[in-house]
Amino acid sequence: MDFNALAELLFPDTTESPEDMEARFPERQLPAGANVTRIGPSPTGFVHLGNLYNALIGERIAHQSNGVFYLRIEDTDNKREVEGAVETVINAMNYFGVHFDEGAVANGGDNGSYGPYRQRQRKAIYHVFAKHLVQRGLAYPCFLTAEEIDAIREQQTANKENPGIYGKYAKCRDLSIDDVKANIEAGKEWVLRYRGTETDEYIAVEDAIRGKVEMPRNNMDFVLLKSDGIPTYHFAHVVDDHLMRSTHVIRGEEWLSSLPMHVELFGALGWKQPVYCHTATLMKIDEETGGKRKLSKRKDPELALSYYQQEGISPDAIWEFLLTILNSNYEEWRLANPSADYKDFPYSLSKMSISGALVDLDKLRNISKDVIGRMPAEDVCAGWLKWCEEYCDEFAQLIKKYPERTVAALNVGRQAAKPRKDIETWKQACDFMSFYYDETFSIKDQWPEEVDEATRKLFFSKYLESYDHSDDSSAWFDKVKVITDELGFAVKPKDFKKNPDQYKGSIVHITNMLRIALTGHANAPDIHEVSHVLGENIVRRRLEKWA
RNA sequence: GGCCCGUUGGUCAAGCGGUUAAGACACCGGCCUCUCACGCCGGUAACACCAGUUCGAUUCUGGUACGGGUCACCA
Repeated sequence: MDFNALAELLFPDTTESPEDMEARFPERQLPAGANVTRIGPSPTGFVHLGNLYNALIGERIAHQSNGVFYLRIEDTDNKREVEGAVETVINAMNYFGVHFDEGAVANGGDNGSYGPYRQRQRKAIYHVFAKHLVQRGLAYPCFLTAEEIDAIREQQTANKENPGIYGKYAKCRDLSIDDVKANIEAGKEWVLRYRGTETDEYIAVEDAIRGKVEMPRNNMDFVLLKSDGIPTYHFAHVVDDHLMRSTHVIRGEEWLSSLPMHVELFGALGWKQPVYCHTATLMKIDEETGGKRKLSKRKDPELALSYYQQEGISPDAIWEFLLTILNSNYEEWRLANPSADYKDFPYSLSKMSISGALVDLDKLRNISKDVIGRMPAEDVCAGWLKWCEEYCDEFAQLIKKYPERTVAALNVGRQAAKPRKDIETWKQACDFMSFYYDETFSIKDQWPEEVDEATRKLFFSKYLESYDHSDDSSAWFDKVKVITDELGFAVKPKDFKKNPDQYKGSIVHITNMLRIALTGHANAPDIHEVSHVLGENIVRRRLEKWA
């Protein structure tokens, strides 16, 4: 068999050599120890938590080592492509603070010298290596139709053999060059297959997350180029990560089972394998079965990154949440370094969990609460406003109309040694903050039943009569105590608890009533502080209607 | 079914032959207190199972069970 003639027949337009490619994409000049990583999303228009999870690892591994983190668009399946999907990926990553040093950019362009960064634009590059493999007898054209492959699979299933094209089932392996020529002239479509070896050898790969992984060596004649000349993931991965000089390949564990094909190709092409890092799959509890299962984009809205954006969970909270899943010592580190930037955390691949983590929304909320609790009021205001501008125009307007009051309100209890943690998400902030604005204020809770209507009226008139906006906290509370006593309520809640018959109620009921009139809720921050955020006019107006 | 990966409390997880088996979230008490939140103190709760190696197994080996992944001209 004349492999050179076959290669010319298959790739007449490919004139460059592998050496040309090596020269065009030379090894990167980077400091020792610098890592090069990437994410390779396919442009389906759907970015999910798993994408971000892997992106975070890649970003940390690269930037922690002063290396390069790039974006490569894996668009080899044109059936799945959605218009504008590349922009969606870039925007989502940008929103969550993941920045690329090079790679595809919006509007079809590239940034960096190892491009193009969209696989379909790299067709000619793949063909150089495809031709090279044909010349060496390691790849061949296959004319099997989908129907023929189905029939082979059925036969294999019936015989309890492994499915696939290999060994005696690889019917096009030894076609003569005349057969190939005739088939092509007859207009038959072909794919390029790798020529697998029948073997019972095992391969071992040192995975940076899992340690040593052993698998049977590849024996399949898997597809390198599809009938449109575009490579499959397997071929594209090997060529790209070699030429783009990736040092680490971070991807989900669903790729583990195709690792033998990749190892085979790296070997056949004589290239050094990158360090593989196969991450655990994010899981959730299936409501129907009660079991753990992989997050699915159809069933689980919380898988889509857009869910977190809509809920108003801040990017920092997502980072911290993912970091706690990624490295179990993160929480400990955070406790020891409460004010440090999370990017200062020394992230380590070897500390990664191997088993699939359940996405725990409770935990996320708790982290979010802490993250917002640590922020200065100005930052909280800015973050909230930014979210509102996209998802809640009413509050965006209010924040802009009352900037000082908003910051003051957000500062209630914030500067204390143990700051309040009232806000979990930007969405919930709209609810929590609504009483600070007349436009959104309303009474939500019921008056305490210990106070009858007449007493209530009496209380508010007495309160307003003695109210002095300039009173400090203790002077203010002393006045409340006096009125409480006059109305026959216990000034100390414990007294009422001990002798419930001697009082109509306790100061708790009185202050609750006041709190409801002022904020609409029985539960709210400190009345004195809130009053000062609202200002005397609003306070009086809200109380006068009940006096 | 073949191949591969995994299995410590409800969840995330420390642990790497001898521990009273950490910690965080959630939950339940209590304290603080004008409510709530915060904070503090305390509590419930776990090494899937069976063999083997060993003076001794959560930790090592084998098997079983269960869970997950993958077996495309999808990534």
